[in-house]
Amino acid sequence: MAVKRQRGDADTATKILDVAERLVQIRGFNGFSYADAAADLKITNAALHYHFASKAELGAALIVRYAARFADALAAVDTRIADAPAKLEAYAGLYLDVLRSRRMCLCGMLAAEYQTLPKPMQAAVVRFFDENEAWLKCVLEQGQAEGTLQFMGSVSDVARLIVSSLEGAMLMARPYGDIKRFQAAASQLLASLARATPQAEQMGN
Amino acid sequence: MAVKRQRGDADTATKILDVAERLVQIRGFNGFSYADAAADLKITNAALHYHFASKAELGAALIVRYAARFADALAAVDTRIADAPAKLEAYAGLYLDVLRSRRMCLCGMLAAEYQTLPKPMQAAVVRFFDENEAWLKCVLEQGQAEGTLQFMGSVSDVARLIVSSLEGAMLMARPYGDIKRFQAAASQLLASLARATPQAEQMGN
DNA sequence: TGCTATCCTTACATACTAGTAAGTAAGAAG
DNA sequence: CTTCTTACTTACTAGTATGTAAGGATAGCA
Repeated sequence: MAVKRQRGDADTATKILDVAERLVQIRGFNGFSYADAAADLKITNAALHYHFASKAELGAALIVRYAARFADALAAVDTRIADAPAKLEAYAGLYLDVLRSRRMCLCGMLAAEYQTLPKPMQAAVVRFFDENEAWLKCVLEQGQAEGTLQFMGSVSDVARLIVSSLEGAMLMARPYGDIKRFQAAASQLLASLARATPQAEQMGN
Repeated sequence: MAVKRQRGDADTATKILDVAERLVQIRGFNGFSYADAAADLKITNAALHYHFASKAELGAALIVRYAARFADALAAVDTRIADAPAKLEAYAGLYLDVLRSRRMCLCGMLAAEYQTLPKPMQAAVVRFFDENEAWLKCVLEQGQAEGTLQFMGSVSDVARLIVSSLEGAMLMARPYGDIKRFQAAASQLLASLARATPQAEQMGN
């Protein structure tokens, strides 16, 4: 209840997670060190170890927090938006927000480095994607029932295609430093699912 | 003309590139060291430096060779296959071959690590993707002219969506150790472009 | 005032990183 | 038969990685 921690106000552990998260999203888990994060926070290397005993532990905490925040955002989308196609747009919007801060999706980055990650981190990364897929499956089923979404493959396959394509679009947008690349890919992808006017959208000869 | 190099037959430099390529595709550029590659080849660390003065130089050589091999494969597709949709399938097949050897696309991996790469490697990665995009644009224009492919956005945007989605599908398939995830994504993506029988493919209500 | 817990520092240990310096065995070239 | 070149090795350096041990500062509380 009472206010604690007058030293570094916002809770050092939280600030460590914030800095480490940014570093991993930009440079990768193998591309950052305790020293980088410590220098950024102007504390010592050893202080990091006080809060997170090992890099593996810090990494796991990073994914847990990221996944929880993402789950909250998805729950907020469900509350705020009823329409299935609009939910998918909001989903892509979450990715866009990450990209706007010049970062890669934390778990997309970790997916690339997957083979070098400690086991608990590997498991947490897969869990993140499973949760995304589960949420998308609900939206796709809803859209199919409402008739606002149309697609050929199974709900599972389409959900996976959405995650894959958005992660891939983020991956590609960053070397080009071009958010429009992501936006173009996302809008094409969503357009191929949301078929409000099946006749009007095809411009082919 | 005459046979050279009786010491290590297949040319040590080539063998170094082979090993380093595999390591980067599996563990990333920041996830492997000279020592890893040297141990694998049973030569010393210093022998690597004899052939490739710096890690940056080795990395750049890796991309150049990978891009050249990819370009050759694309030229072979052009020679072997006339039909635009079949060309796209062959294109996805190249990705599938990489994934089958439990590797990520070299440049897809490097795209994730992009911010930490030396400048010459960054430039080479972007060049690789530009070449892919250029080849895909040709195929898409051909398919559009022939009427074998149909799509909404610009040829450029669709080419980029294909690269993004396939790279993303590779990225996601590896944590799950599941090639079928890639195959499902690729076939959905290509099906949405190849509209031979516009009526028959929609199963929606 | 002294006890205790929290949060941190200094100082260090150990291992690995890329990279270098110097020297050598063996074949090619003159 | 000498000289040069190729392809290494051994031995090393400076710097960085993660991680640890011990102790100090500060705050709240009895």
